[in-house]
Amino acid sequence: MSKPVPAKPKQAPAADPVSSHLCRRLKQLRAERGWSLDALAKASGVSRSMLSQIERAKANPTLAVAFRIARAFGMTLGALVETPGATSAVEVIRADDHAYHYRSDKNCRIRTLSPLNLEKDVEFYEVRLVEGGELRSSPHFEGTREFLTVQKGRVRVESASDAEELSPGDSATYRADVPHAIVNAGKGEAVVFLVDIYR
Amino acid sequence: MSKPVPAKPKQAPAADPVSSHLCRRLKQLRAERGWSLDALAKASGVSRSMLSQIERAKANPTLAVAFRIARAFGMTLGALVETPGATSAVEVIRADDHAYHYRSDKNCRIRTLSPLNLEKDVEFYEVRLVEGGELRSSPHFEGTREFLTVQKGRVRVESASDAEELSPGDSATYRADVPHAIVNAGKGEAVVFLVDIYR
DNA sequence: GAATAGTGTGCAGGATATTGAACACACGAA
DNA sequence: TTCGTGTGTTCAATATCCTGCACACTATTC
Repeated sequence: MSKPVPAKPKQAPAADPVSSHLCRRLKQLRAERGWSLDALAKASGVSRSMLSQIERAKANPTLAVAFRIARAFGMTLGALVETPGATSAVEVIRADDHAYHYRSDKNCRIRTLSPLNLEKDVEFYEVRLVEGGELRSSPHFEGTREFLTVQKGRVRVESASDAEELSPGDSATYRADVPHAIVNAGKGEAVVFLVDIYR
Repeated sequence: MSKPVPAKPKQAPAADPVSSHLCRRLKQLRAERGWSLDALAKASGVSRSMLSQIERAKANPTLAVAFRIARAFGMTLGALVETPGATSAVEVIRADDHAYHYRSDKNCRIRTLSPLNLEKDVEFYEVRLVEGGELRSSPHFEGTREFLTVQKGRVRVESASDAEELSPGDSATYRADVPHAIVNAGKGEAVVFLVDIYR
């Protein structure tokens, strides 16, 4: 009947902090991979129009849609919507990671397997941990991922709040832009191979 | 060309894996704190009705709504929607996982050590060559580089017209966008770890 | 120039997310 | 009993998400 509720101020479509953040993130990710809206649409199952609107903060995507987009980028929903670097705007550069070919203490011996003066976006290490030894790392650059395979011994890998136990032959991949650690959880020396990828 | 497309499948309200998961999570969190729907509604700014529907997987919440709910619980969106165990931040490939045996013949056994569905710009392999075995590769994409370290045995690496002999512990980096090969040049089995970087 | 393919955007429309109010039920206190 | 209060659910109405199509624009090729 009558419309007693005219005071709806013709609300501007969407201006949530979530959406306005997602918009920049989406643009960035898509630009990084050189994907077109159409390519992302096909990869995610979300229509071009929707993606365009999301990138312009004109729409407030559904959880299902956001999830599909995250999947298309090969990441979790949290990784898509949350700002990993915003909280720690301080850039931590571990000078000794780059300057030393060898880094040895009682617990841990690291050997560089890739030339340090080469590309900055990949590093290859061999890490030897004595019994009870561990290697704890501050967060690397945003987007850094670490690939690991266990050669010998039992190792526990920790990234953020997650932890996994690995035996010889097991491999793991995890984010390295958060505090992470590699711990010798078995008896005797442990040997792992490590690959760091910067983006 | 024309596509009739009348078959709109009258999609059932909501049965996404995301929503069905969120429903249990929400119920659990709310029960843990002893909150009523009304309390959560006041704390989050989302209506009771909506919360009820979400808990019964009858609706597909918007990102903004999901975000407000997460805030009410004092957690991030990722922590709300992701299963701590299932969507773990560490991806593990077990030593006995045969799905990741990239290729096996009499001469050469290759095992993938990085998740296949991840970014395509880095791959991590373990290669085992029997005595006299070799792995010859056609040129990869331009700009691809290969990092290698010898774990066991003696190996000859060939890239373009260059060749180098490596012993255990030796490492090498070379272009992989030209014909290249890894040859077991010693006695017994040879084991190397390989990293391919696309640009 | 015309044709083709690619980019991102602007619609109309059906589907649905979201809300406030009405509803049914259980519990305890008058 | 009859309130009063709290629980969670259901309903009508609105806002908006989401899609398919058409549009404008830019290159590139014929």
